[in-house]
Amino acid sequence: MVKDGYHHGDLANALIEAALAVVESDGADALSLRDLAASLGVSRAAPYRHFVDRDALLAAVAARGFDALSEIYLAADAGPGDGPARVREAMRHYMAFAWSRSGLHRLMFESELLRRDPIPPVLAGPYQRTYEALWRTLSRAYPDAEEAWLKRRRVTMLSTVVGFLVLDEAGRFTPEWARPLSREDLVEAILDVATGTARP
Amino acid sequence: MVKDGYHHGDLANALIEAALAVVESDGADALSLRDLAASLGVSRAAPYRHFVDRDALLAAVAARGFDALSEIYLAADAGPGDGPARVREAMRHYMAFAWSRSGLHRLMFESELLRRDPIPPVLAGPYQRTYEALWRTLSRAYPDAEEAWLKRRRVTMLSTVVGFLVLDEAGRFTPEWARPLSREDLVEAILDVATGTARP
DNA sequence: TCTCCAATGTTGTCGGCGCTTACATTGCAT
DNA sequence: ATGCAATGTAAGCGCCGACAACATTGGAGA
Repeated sequence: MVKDGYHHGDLANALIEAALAVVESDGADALSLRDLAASLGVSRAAPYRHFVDRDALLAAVAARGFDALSEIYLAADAGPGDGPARVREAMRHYMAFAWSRSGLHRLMFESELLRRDPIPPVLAGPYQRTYEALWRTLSRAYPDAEEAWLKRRRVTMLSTVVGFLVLDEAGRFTPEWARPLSREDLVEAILDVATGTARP
Repeated sequence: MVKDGYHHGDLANALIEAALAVVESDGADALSLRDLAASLGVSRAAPYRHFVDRDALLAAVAARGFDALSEIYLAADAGPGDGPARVREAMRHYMAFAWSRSGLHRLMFESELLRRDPIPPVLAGPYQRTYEALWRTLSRAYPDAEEAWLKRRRVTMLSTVVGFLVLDEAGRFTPEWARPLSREDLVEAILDVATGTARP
């Protein structure tokens, strides 16, 4: 398969990667299939040969996001330290991921994609792998814990971190709002609460 | 001021309220100024006499949301029980608000409106009142606490609750994901963590 | 090697949208 | 009574997602 002037060669992947760049820099709302096609040098109808509609392309982009996140979790799981330290490290890396690719993170966590019934097939696998990786790290960190305790921890941990990221991305944590706490203070406080090591 | 067939009479308010209904039922993305104008029986250019653009109308809608939320916080502050119990009650009512008006909640917390610099003036007042009400409840509940401790608690508390709501609204907490925990178990676990009464 | 088909890309078109400009109507202050 | 500012209308621009009809190509099977 080679670009021959008429057929692009690998338009599907090129579309996903170009869309990924747009989503990361300007957010999913800013994605225009027409602009995308133009930037890749194809006609505006070409994308529809590979994605039934705009949302299908966004779902594929979100899938790449979950791929990246699952690798982050896997890397944290292989890192040094005892179990609880690795959980904390996983959350720290997750926050770094969300900050460095905030448009993508918003697409993954705030879009309607995951609310669909059924969940878009391209998303199901990466999504499941992501949470299996996190679940493994968590359950190994607390091998003696009951399942209910672990599940509770998983929900509260993710809620705390995601909430912090959402509020932060929404511009909520200005310096004057937090003073006298620094940004690092906030991050550590969040990690303390998320991982259950909060000081009262 | 009366509807005379040509002039509407109170188009600005009518637009906000109609938009509020759309946002609550179908989300902010579904709002079309043209549809809105048609449903109110005015021309499609009429809304622009009252709101410079679509975002300005959404900002006004979000402002109504913060008005409603600040009243909820005020009511919780006047409720029975000791301070910490009132904080917990405030968070419980906040969650009920977000669930019953989820489209509005998403607009308030996930839109770009608050990230603007400067924050839209119509939003500034209601937003500030909302967090002043919550801050009062919180600081009265722990009168001996240092400011840094209270600020930390405010950030972690809101993060946990907002994160739970965002993930829930994104369809993340399916029964099989949470099993064996019930929905009420999740809510109580979130309130425990948010208010700092988590059991390990 | 030739042929035909499925995959892929193009052009043309439609309806909907946000927004702007130029014009019409009305109430109110002077 | 009048003139102006506020408010509403009509028409149109450019952009968008999406669809239909047509064009091009590589490769499988004769």
